Amino acid sequence: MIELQKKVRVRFAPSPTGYLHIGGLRTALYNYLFARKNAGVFALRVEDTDQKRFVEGAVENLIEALEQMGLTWDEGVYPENFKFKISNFKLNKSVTYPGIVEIGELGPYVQSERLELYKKYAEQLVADGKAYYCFCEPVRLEQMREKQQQEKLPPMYDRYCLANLKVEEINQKLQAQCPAVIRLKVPKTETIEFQDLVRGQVSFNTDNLDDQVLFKSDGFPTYHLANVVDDHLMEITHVIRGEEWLPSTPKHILLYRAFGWEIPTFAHIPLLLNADKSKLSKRQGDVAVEDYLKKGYLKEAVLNFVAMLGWNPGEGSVQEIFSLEELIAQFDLKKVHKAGAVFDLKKLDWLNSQYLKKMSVEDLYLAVKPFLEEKEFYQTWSSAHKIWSEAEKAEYLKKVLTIEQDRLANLSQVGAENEFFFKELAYDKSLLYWKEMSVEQLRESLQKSQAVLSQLNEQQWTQELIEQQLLAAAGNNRGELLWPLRACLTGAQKSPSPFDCAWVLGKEEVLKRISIALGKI
RNA sequence: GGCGCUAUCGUCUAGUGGCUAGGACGCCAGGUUCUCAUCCUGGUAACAGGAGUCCGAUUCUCCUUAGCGCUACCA
Repeated sequence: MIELQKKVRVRFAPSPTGYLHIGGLRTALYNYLFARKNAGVFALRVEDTDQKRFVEGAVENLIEALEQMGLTWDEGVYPENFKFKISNFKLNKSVTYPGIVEIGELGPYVQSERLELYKKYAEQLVADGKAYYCFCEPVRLEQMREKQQQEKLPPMYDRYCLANLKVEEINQKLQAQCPAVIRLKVPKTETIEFQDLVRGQVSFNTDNLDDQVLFKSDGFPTYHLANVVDDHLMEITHVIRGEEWLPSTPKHILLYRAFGWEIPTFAHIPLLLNADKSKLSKRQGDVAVEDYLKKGYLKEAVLNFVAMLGWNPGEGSVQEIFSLEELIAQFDLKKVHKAGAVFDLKKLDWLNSQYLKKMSVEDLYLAVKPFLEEKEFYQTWSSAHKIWSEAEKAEYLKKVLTIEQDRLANLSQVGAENEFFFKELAYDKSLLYWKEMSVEQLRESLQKSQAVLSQLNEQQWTQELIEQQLLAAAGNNRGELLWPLRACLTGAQKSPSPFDCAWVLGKEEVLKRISIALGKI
């Protein structure tokens, strides 16, 4: 008999702690790739069970970042005005988060909206003898742990409430509304084994497992309970998450067993690391996806980069550039690495520049504009050119981009090294001299450029003709002609070629800058 | 401390019981060039250590070491 393959369902379930972490992005991406590759469902769930860590706007932020990165999901939470298409499910407004809607049959997809559910399941566990109430106060727990540490014992709950409380006492305390938590009764000396899709067989002994709190005294579940309950109810088949969850997986398996539920397949993906190999953190650079977008990295490059951190198609592949479609086609969880990967910006820069080079000038212009508009030199230029129409300005900027495209590592660099396109730079006349040339030679050189360039009319003002005419005039002494010209056009030690600069600046401006130079010497 | 995971150039990685251990980024050198960048060519650089299995281990096993993660009424 052929066993029917269950439809693949995965989820990305971040906690709204402020922004989308770059490591979270990779987890989301691997889930997305796995779902798309297997024609499965990718759901987005919000794990907001920690009231203390609530951050205003975090959920909205998270979703927006994911959407900006171009990852789409089929179920769960969405921004109210989401742009991509999803299947036709019922749509509910989130009660907790304004501007957020929930779509799907298995919701709500916000954990704080499922509190009754967790309570029910936790109480069921108590009724079945798989979990128990605990009324211990934090102070006692702390003292207990301290003592255990001093005695070099692993800090674990001593089961005081399980051992000493009678049913009547428990009920009495509950009646009196004493703060209570529900703890999982972890069986002793048992070995929990499971097959991890990236790590192979992993095993833990339950003796090292604490009686995990499942339900907190504030009425919220802990991650462990909420995660297991939701993954089951939402019919998740594959749990793809960060390696930091590996040690708590046996607790989750114990929970599935206690409920009598089918255990999903686990895949714990390697951590993203700082240069010093510690878990990627804010302290050592930007970790928010939005930071990279703000710096002018393209989403395609970030996705490509992050995908290759811990995964590679293997089999001798030398491909470095992958579109999202190619990633989907080639992705395989079995090819995911076990060891953590250092997040190295140098390679991101290179990747980004590769993507930048492939863009059309039109697309580049569109992408660059928001960055440019924040630059002071651009604003000044823009207001100094009020008579220019928007189209004329766009035309000029596209010329600048034509020249800069191959020199860019990210979008925010546009114009940064080439402000002379937007204003005359002050420079010392000594910059104009090519090697050991004399004042006379310099004057001659500039006059020659002046003569050559004034001969060209507006129609002839093309990159090709400018270069051709100038080179013809220069003969074998290119430096003598080109260096002074370039220097006076740019006022800079280094820049694109004088041909390119002249072409962008336009005849009028070029002749103006040449005469300014002549006036200086 | 306990438990767990991991280990190929500086970084991302390919790879195999027998190879000159491959690619990419970076770096260095050369070429193109008026400068810088791009681009092209070349170079530098790695199987953590020790046992065992085997005719033969980077590859399989064990130990050591190192790194990291977890060890909360955080996720």
